[in-house]
Parts: sequence; C-alpha cells; structure tokens
Amino acid sequence: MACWLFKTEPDTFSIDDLARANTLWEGVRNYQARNFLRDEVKEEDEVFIYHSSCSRVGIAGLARVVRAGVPDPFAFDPDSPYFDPKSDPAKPRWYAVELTFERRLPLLPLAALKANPALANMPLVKKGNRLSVMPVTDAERQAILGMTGV
DNA sequence: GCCAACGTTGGC
DNA sequence: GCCAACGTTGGC
Repeated sequence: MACWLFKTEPDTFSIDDLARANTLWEGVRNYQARNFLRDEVKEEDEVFIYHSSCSRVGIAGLARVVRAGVPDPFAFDPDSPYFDPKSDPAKPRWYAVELTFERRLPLLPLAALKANPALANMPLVKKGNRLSVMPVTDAERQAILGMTGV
C-alpha cells in the first residue's frame, strides 16, 4: 500500500469538506501529477491532505483512496472551468481518484516539514515546486506521523 | 498584493 | 526544436 500527498487550497476544498463527504479529486491539470493519478495511485492507498495558499499552510489530515484511475469527467464538461476540448472520452487526457476522509491531524506547518531532515527529498519542501500530487515514501510517512505525536 | 519559479503555448 | 511570452502556482 502506497502513500501520497495531495495539495488543495482550503478556501476551495479543505479537509473539513472532505470530512463531510467523499470527493472525486478532479481538476488536476499537470502531466506529472496526471501520470501518478492515472498509473500509480491505487485503491486503499493513503493520502496526506496538504493545505496550500492560505494562512496556515501545512499537512491537515489523512484520506484514503476508494476509487482509482477515474477519467476526469470535468474535462468533458464545456461548462466546467476544468473543461479540456482536447480530452477525448475514448482516450481521456486527465484522471482523478475518489477519496474518503480518514482523520484530521494537528496541523503540521510547512516550516516544520522543511525543518525535518527526513523530509528533505520531498518535492513539497523544495523551492518553487508546484507538484500537486506526489509520492510519500515509507520513511517520510513515518517521519510525518512521528511529528504529529501520534 | 507581491513576486519568484515553473509549465505551457505558439511563432519562427 | 528553440525560446520568449504568458498564465499559474504558491509562499510570504
């Protein structure tokens, strides 16, 4: 079972929103992230939810994948801001996964994540990185959970 | 709101 | 295939 980190802007969609209902993690429009969603993120995988572009940036909770490799329906909807006319339903360009809420974590601020040497290789803590779906190694997962005191 | 870093687009 | 211009991301 693998582990991932997904970024989200909490003003748009937060861990609290996820706690209310499962969600299809749609709208990812970056090829590196797409490749993970299409090929590597599997059912039962664990996902750290990270809040970006807000007053308290950091890891806010845990989710679990309940459905993997779903063609992103928003890409086919002309009324969606995520519409992509170049995504063909017969050969979808963009993919999503469905998540269910697992639990909140005491917010782990980005500054603390950056200060932990065990996490130094994560794209998350690298300057200028914009990857919104990234793998988390077992060691990184343990380090993150260790920081929560859990 | 600012700005640096990055990915994508499009002209050539 | 190059690269400048542009739009977006995301921390601060």
